[in-house]
Amino acid sequence: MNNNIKLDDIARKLGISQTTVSRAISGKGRVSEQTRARVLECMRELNYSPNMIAKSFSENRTYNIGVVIPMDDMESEAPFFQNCLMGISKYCGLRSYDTLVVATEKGDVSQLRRVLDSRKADGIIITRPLQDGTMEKLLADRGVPYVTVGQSADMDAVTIDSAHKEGCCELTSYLLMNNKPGKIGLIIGSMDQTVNKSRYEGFVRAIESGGAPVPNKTVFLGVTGELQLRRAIDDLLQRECGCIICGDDIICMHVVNMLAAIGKSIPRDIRVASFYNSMYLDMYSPPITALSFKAGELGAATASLLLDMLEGRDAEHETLLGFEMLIRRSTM
Amino acid sequence: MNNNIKLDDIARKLGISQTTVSRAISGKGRVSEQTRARVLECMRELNYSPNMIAKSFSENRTYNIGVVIPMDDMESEAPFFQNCLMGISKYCGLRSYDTLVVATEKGDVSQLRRVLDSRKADGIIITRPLQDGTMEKLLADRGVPYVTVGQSADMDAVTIDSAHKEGCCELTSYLLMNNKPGKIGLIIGSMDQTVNKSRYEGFVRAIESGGAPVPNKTVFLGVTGELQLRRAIDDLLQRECGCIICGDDIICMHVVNMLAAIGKSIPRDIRVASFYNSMYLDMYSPPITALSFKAGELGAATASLLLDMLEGRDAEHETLLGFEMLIRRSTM
DNA sequence: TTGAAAGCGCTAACAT
DNA sequence: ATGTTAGCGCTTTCAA
Repeated sequence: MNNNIKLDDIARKLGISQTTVSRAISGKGRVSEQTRARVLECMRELNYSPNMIAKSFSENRTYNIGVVIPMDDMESEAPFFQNCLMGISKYCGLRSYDTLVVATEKGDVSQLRRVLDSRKADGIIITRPLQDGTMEKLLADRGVPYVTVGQSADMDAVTIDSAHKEGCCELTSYLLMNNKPGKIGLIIGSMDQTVNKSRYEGFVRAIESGGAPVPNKTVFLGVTGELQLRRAIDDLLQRECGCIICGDDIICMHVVNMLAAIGKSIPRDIRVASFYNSMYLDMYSPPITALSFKAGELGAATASLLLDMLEGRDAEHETLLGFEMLIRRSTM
Repeated sequence: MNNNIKLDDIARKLGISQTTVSRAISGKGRVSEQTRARVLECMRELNYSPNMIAKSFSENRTYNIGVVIPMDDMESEAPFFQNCLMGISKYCGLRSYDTLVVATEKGDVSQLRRVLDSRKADGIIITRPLQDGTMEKLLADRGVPYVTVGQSADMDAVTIDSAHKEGCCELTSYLLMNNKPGKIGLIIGSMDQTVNKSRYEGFVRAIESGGAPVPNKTVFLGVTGELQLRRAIDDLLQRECGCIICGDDIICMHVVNMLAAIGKSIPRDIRVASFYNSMYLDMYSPPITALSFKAGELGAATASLLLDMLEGRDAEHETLLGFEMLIRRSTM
């Protein structure tokens, strides 16, 4: 099929120099229209496609980006990362970049370090920045461009995010306005994740702008694992919450299922909403009110940002993408 | 941090040739113990790590593998691919390979072709082989080693899989033995996917070895989209099935939720089981009986197989991994 | 506008 | 056991 044609083959066939062929194809440097046409013609004919490794070597860049994906218990199956990764990969492909997966367990930087050491990626996307900012430090030290999806501990980091804070604020406000009697409960996962911090901040802002104090008995932060989750829910029920807000889709599914298990009806007995949507939440009966963020588009935008940086354009220090409030029957 | 030390730097510092350094590090060719020690020492001191792009270029291999992941509607959020990919990536990292994502929509080979053209991967994993075998043909034409996760249309393909057929057969048999009155219904997704073929075959084998004819009214193959799914379920309920078997976790979640929506109780009114497990099925009340296959381990095994092939060891033409039957309350 | 030649960092064949 | 050298396919300086 592809007989590994190289520039030199084209040059010989056309009786010109390899340099000219290179220039004709890359568009850098002046080549006569006539020559360029001949080269492009021949290139197609021979089905030439450049050896990217040679190109990489010569240019000292790889046309790869690395994407750090968390691989921890509960989060590892979260649809967000998969959708985000697909968005990234698809977009990169369009610009002839490739996407390297850096699967990372619980803050372990060894795989990232390996990729950096091997110089196999031109830039890095961190899909779930952590509070400690270890990865960011590593990247900054090496001078490797990177973007974090969500707030980073590194104030200099280029970040992009869905408008979690704003969304959470708006959804919380909506729920406050339309609540039935009873307090609002909140369950949020690990506070090591910066996204959970944003969510909490949005929640707080809504509560405070309503003039009320932030409830301390019905707000659970840093809830990880089923056991803790179960305890939190029990607690919220005892305190007669009228509504439970879940930090993300996974937590929400647990909540919905646990409520079903003890015979509580949504929304009759209690309302439920989620700060993050996924197809699963729409499948329930009743479907669950949630903030929708389009992980795939976020991924694409992130990749776009990073590639622009790699290609020398300068990037917004902080980008915010919109959200959508999906008010569904679980809160009606 | 890493000042891009190269072999030559070490060689100069030690007053020996670059070749010797290369040999000392790679272990190929003879080097005196003494020299080797000095080299390794110096290497650590300077924090040397090889420029993999240069190495790739020289050796004409990339130490990358490509992983083709489907990006279609319903499947795109299936936890299987995410878990499988993480398993692959983790294992590859251990052997200093990297994992390139090839996100692919509905049988579109353009991204795969791009990766092959650019010569950026030494081998390919197809995580969801399709009936038409287009990708396999492309790979075979190019002479690029590949492994498919599940049966391939290409009879020569090296394949690895969880024992879907066996598992589905066993689970079906179990359900037949322990069924309450009423027929067994089956809902399976797109028959373009070879894994769904395997599932159906397992089901058929179980039915036939029970001496019964395969039901034709209560078996739905090629069910895609919510509408079709809803119709299938309605139909199964009208025919008074005692049990619904779902081809995978996503279908199953739809089924469970739809049953809840119309007030059917599991398992009292109807039993439900799934040919594929995911954490979500365990969260329901009652938890859903399912076959468990450990996508992460499958991914790791797949990567292991492919890397062995790339390194010249010859591979089993077909590998089968075990399964586990998780009998849960949905069928008790 | 075009070409010759050097160089990117590594491996490997060949020589010593 | 160690060194010399060519070469991988491309980009890029320098010259013409």
